[in-house]
Amino acid sequence: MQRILITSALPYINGIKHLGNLAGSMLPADLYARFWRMRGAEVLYICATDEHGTPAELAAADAGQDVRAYCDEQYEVQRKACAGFDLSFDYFGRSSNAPNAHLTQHFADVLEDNGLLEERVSEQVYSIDDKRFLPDRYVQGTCPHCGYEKARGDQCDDCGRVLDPVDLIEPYSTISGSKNLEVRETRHLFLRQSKMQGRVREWIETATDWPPLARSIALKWLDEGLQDRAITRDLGWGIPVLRHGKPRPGFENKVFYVWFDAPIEYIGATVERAKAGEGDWERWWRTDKGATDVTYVQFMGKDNVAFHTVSFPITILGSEEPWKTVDKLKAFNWVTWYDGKFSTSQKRGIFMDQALELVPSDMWRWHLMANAPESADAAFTLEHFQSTVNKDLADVFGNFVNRITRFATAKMQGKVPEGGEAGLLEAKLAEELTHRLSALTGHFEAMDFRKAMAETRAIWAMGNEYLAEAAPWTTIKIDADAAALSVRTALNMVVISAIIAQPVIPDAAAKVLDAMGVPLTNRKWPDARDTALLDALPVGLPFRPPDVLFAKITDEDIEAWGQRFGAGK
RNA sequence: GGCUGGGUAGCUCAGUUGGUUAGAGCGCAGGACUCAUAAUCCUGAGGUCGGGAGUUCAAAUCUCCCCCCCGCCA
Repeated sequence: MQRILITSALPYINGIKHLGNLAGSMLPADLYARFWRMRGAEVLYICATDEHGTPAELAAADAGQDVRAYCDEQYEVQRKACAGFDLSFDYFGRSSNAPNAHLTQHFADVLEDNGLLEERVSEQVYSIDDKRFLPDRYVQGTCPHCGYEKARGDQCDDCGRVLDPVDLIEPYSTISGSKNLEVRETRHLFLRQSKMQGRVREWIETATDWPPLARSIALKWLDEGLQDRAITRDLGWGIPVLRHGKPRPGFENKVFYVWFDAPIEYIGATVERAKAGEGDWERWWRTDKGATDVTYVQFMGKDNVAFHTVSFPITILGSEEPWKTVDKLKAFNWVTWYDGKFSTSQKRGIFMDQALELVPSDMWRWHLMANAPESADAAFTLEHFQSTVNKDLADVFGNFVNRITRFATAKMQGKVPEGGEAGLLEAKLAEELTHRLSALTGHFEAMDFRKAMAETRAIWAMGNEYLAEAAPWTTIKIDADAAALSVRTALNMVVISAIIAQPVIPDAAAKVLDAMGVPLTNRKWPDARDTALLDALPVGLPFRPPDVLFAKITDEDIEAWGQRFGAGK
């Protein structure tokens, strides 16, 4: 049996994610996981919240909460929103849980054993009033180059130049506004990435399944030369820095930096799952414990490619231990919102919890995947959303299910009718179905989501096209067998349409399959070569028309949502 | 400034190794049907493929220059 390990980039804990985040990693990963489960593969889809770092601490302080309590609460909020979107994680973990701490400390130990860690002293800005070191971007001041007064310590937003916080004129803390700052020496652990240069390049050259973009980003990093980076920070919130299980002298008030521990949580979450009694983790992650036949696929936004192709592999490969590394990866661009970006910090756009208040998750899932930001940024507008949902889901798919099930209920006693023999029309339908199913399967395998959705829709449309030609409402008056054949064939098309729709619109698909009396065991991904697909329903099987699957989105809805979410501003 | 990616019908996007009249969905126009959520089905109009130069018998597709947009890096 095929075994597929899937991870999607970890959502950061400070606030619920917007539709762009969803469309760029978690949602496509979910479709991919569902597709492979339907094909009978053993799938493990892992995700988790990324909880460490300064932004989490500050967000907690803003909310007047202890950071742990804040994360507990936000984890629950994100977990619920993901559940609301039917994201079928096999486990949704937390980077602040114990397994990740143990693994992170373990990796640091073995990296040090392998000569890849080094203590170095560096200078950093310390805020006396805040009683803490300030990360570069939390120091602001006047840019020495252009005089812009709100230049951040890492970069000036006005002239774009890269800065060192100590160069700023009249620097102040963005946390408290205090100007009572000084430069202090601090000791940190540095990961000697430069020593891994050759090893990583060698590994990347064997990665033939990556998209060209991912390869070129990774190779560019290597061409420019890997910098050694600090993997610890002067913070209270994070994973304690240990050496062989004991506090490391001089690091009692320091923790591992979030970029080091976050990707390790992919493994950590799998361990959490194992501790919850849901299966072994080593057979997914350790090639010496059975993971050699696992295909590991990662989903992420484009900004995360370098971390997944270079930084994290350095940790993994540098350990010299037999860990599973990524086989395939899929990167996405951004979803834009009325000539700007969706933005968590600026609260621009629609967020996952709000989206679910408006319409069912299936509608968002369909729209976001049918217009996935694959080749370039994709514009999201409410008008476009209304159009794809109403046309594709309500008219093409929903109405097809409705029209034939209602007709069959009225004229054929709500049972799959007997009579008639497949003719030219059915042969033509079967031929096109074979062709389209095979294309659809190929698109899912290739992770071409837009194309997969277009093909899904084309298969839905086939049902309508067939009905228009077969016209059972006409033939029923003169040829009962012909009408029975047409209805039976169309009802089978309903079932096929719903089966292939399961990865993207699981709720609606299940409603249809339930209404049609299709048992769970018969909802697997169809084989394009299966010639019995159009006559699979047993004659005489009773069914009932499902309730209207998709209520249309009205112009008034769009108007109201546009006002609420500031569309066009 | 350097590097990806993108700039194709009114809109959102496909266009494999250069090769017959550049495609799809939406929107628009006309027609058909009346089982259905005024849904569906058929037909049609609509593009000098960002601009310029070049290579070639032939370029949206290759080369060079330029102009925009997103992102990453410095």
